[in-house]
Amino acid sequence: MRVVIARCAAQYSGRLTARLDLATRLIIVKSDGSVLIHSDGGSYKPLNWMGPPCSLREVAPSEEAASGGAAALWVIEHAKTEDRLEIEIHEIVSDTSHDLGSDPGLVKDGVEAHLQELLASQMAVLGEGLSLVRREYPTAIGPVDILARGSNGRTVAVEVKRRGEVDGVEQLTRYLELLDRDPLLSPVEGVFAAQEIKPQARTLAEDRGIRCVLLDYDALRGAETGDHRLF
Amino acid sequence: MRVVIARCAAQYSGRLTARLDLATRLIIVKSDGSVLIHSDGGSYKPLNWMGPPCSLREVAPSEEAASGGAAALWVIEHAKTEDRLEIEIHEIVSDTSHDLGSDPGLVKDGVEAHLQELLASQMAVLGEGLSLVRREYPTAIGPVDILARGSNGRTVAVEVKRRGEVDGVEQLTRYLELLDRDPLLSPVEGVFAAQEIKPQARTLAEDRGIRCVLLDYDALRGAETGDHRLF
DNA sequence: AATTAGATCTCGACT
DNA sequence: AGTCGAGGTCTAATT
Repeated sequence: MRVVIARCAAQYSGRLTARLDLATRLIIVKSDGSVLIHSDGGSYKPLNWMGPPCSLREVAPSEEAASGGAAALWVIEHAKTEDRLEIEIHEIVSDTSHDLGSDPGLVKDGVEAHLQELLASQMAVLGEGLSLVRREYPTAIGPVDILARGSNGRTVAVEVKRRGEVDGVEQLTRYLELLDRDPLLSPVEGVFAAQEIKPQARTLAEDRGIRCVLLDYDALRGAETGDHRLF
Repeated sequence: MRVVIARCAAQYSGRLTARLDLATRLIIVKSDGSVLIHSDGGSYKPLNWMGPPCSLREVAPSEEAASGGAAALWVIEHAKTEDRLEIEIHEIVSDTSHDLGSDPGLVKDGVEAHLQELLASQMAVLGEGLSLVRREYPTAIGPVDILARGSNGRTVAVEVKRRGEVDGVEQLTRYLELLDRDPLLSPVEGVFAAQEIKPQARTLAEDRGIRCVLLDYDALRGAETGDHRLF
């Protein structure tokens, strides 16, 4: 990885054309050739970039650019598309390279799939007397996250989301309409379970007779591992 | 902006929990306090990060961490949410700071809106004898980019895209179906105009009797400004 | 402030 | 390899 601090200007053309006027910025050249241009602010998105696979070559700047103060021109071209990034280097403040080796990568926890797993083994959270029929219950329009049966014999379809928004309610509604046509399942109740439920989504769900369940991920995980300590 | 190369491990908790095992990485601390952890690969998204507003404080590592080789612990907390990022610094390879000053930011050009403007004043590009009815012609399912009338009296609906793909053709098709039901407009012809049209999209469009027009942005802009020089 | 739609989206899973 | 859905989405425009 090459890390450069430089006064530079840049031009991108590809899916759009964009321009960066002269300023001091951080330029990162990764070992796969990809390039990131960062300013000292904003969020994690670079001002401009080129993703792999791509190649970087340094060429002499045009006479016009040189008379404007450019010392070098970096041309980065994507290997498969027409994307092209040109960086006019005016002054290099710092230029270092480091061998980082390979990275073990990010290990995630707490995704929707995990919520689903936890819920499947703690069905009581979704309602008293519920028993699991199966997870990812297949239907013609896609799998229902959790299908359960209540003590009253009724079928219960559960949609699990990290953040519950209206489109999740719409999705569950479509499943309910479909499942309710199956005489072996009908009548089917709906449960919308999420760590966070937007007011609009809650209103829509309740208006359609769908019960909302707010999930506490830490509590679910704590119950799972039997680990109730606070930390 | 502080640029650090360090052997580190990290842990994030917030909307999810995630872990980075020990490896050498690039850590960027921006002047607004935000932090990015990059590996030497992938694209512009960091392995882990914290966006502003947030604060970084360096504390002594726990005894356990220290015995594992940690030299320092950076705790980054978001000012408004519960997001929290902890970086265990094991070995600092490089640590430099630079004052980048403010950045003029990215200037975009060639957006769909601009193409639409240019086309609206150069309707001949879309077909002979066309005259503009209006841009962003409203319908129940969304605005049609350009509505025009041909010399033969027929209505023409134009969908403008930078890159023409199948979903753009589908979108135009829906507009055409809707507009064609209006006796004041029917029959309605479709034109799919884009700087680049994918083969799949072209095939689908032509199969539906939709004419495809490949746009030359530079030519459109040149004609607009009356500036025809090559450069 | 809150909501919506677009993104040079990225990223992973699945077909 | 393409397609689909989710994202710690982010970002800007609009209400």
